[in-house]
Amino acid sequence: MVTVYDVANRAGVSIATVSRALNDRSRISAETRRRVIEIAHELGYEPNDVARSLVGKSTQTIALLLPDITNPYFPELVKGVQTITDQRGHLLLLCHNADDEEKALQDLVTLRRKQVDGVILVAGALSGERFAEAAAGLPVVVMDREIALPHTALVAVDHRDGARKATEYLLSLGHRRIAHVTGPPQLSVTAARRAGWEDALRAAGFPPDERLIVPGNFLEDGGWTAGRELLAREIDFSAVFTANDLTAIGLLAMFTEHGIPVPQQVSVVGFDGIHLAAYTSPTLTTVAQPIFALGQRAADLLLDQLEAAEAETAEPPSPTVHLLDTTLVVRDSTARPGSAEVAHD
Amino acid sequence: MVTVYDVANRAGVSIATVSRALNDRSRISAETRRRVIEIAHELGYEPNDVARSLVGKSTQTIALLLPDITNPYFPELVKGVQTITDQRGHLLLLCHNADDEEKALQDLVTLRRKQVDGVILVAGALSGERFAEAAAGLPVVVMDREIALPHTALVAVDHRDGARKATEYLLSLGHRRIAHVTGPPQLSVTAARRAGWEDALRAAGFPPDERLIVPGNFLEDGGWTAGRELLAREIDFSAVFTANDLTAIGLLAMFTEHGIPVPQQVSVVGFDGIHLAAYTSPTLTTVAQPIFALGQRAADLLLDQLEAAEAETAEPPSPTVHLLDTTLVVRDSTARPGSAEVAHD
DNA sequence: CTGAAAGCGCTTACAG
DNA sequence: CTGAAAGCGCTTACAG
Repeated sequence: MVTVYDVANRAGVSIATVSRALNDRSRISAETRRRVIEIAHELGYEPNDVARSLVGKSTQTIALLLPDITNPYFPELVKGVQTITDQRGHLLLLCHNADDEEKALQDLVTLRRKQVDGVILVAGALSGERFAEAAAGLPVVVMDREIALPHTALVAVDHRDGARKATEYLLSLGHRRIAHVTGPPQLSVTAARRAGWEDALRAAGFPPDERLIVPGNFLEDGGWTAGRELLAREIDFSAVFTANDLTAIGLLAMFTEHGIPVPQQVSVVGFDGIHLAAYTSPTLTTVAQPIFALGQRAADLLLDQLEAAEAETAEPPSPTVHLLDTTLVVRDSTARPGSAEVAHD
Repeated sequence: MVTVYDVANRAGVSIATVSRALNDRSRISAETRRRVIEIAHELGYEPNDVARSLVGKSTQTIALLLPDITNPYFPELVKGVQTITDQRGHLLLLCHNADDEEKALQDLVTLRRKQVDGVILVAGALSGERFAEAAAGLPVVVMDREIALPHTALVAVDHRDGARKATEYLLSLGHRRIAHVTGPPQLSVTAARRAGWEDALRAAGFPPDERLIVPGNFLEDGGWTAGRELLAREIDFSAVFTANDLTAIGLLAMFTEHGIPVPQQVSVVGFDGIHLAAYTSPTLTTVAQPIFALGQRAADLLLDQLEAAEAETAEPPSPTVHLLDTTLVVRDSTARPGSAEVAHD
């Protein structure tokens, strides 16, 4: 490995000069810089960033903690984050925690030891107190958590409002018996989306019926099972609002397999707006989150925060809440109840 | 920030002793260790891993370079990799390159400066020579590339063989006019999968018809467009083998929209075996790769290689090729040609 | 078992 | 504009 010493020796200058020539920092003669750079190149010199980090205090690395990259929502989010980190010269560490609080907490201490500059935390199931302790001293941007923690920016979508819009749309179509397949019980977004469904129902004068609520798990198999459960209960329903798109996809598969035509017999609305929702059969009506933009925003906020800290502005930027808008995307999985025509044959 | 000096002062020992107590390295008295550990805990001491890396030569970090996390194949792969890195105490950096060779090359130099211990490279479109130069001195495991580079392990699936199996299955069902939607032209797997399709056709005595080949892009929209193109050509075909599952999903959506029943009028087979393939309508017959296991294997190989290097065994482990098996998963998107019965209504 | 010293590869005041 | 020195926070021979 060739170091600044090698370059300095060969160039007949001090290592300080080499450092200056390479980093464009302080004043240095054009000629010296040129020679140093040339020699560095000749020697195949490559700076050692860990040494640089040790003195410079920054690793130019941030981490993204999320529950499960396998849900198509997250890759899109990761991509949003990554476009920004690439653009602003940072590297991205990825950590999975499968909604396991212990694992997330443990990752946080590992990351701090690694001296990451900051963390984006998709805080599905984390409890506030323990998290606040584990993240102490680490710049953090939280995603999808209802309540922002002290000194922590939050970026999210208004899940409750989105769920309300979905349900209102079904109501506007004439549906009265609207079932809901929930997400995993421990997640805050599960509660928010369910609350939005209830809001719309109540506002329309139809108090939510407990029997229309079926548990899901944000995965296809949960949607499948929920559909079976719904049929087994032998209750009346003409529409289903599922807590996310993957659940809707499982539900659609189950309905197809049981010969229940969507949307003729039952309408289905999802949540998230993953790319795949445009390619199901029928295509899926859903509450679309600006997933990519959420990722970008979170990364930008974190990096802004780091720059502000470095610039030592008077005060650290006050924690802010960034709520992006959802959009109801209407496709072919929804129709007026009891519509007789069959679409695809 | 509290350092070893603070702990040493408070404990009345040298920093060397603190280091020993905390790292369980050489001999140290049980009592001293206990006290040091206790004090470190009291003080809230957390080791600085970048300092440790600077002397220790290892960052306990590896990187995964891939084209596009948004294709569901990759999250599954990432998860496989991550289970191993978690288990073996490494952190994972993620880098996207959108099959852009320049970006990948640039990431490689950034990563080397960062002193990552090694790299897993999904080498879709990278050319051998430039890559070999950029990766010089960096332990690498390559995925999905046909030819292994010197001193580089390769883990992959036999794409050509998998494609052959898919096509042979369609032939065994009685199909004769089997179309193929390809992947992006620059990828080696695109060529391999197409070659497997041709192999099977030739072996069965049906020389591949150029008009049955339609370009795709590994995404849903490419499958959709390819389907339209296929219909526009007004040629005879009773089955389609698509280069990957996402393409098949797009094709399925297109067929559904145009009232073409699958598998009654045309059978469809995908490639990859992503989770979603079990939830399409109809469910998708596909050549399943052991995606999770591929990720695990790649990570294990890389980490084994690093350990071997550290243990300074006589020779570096010779580059090896690890081919995992594909499985043809038969679902509802395939049937004998011209089968009259309609499945779901 | 323990400490003093050197060193990992850099950057950054401090002088000149 | 340039160099000598200190220091970032640790680990690891080398002595004792």
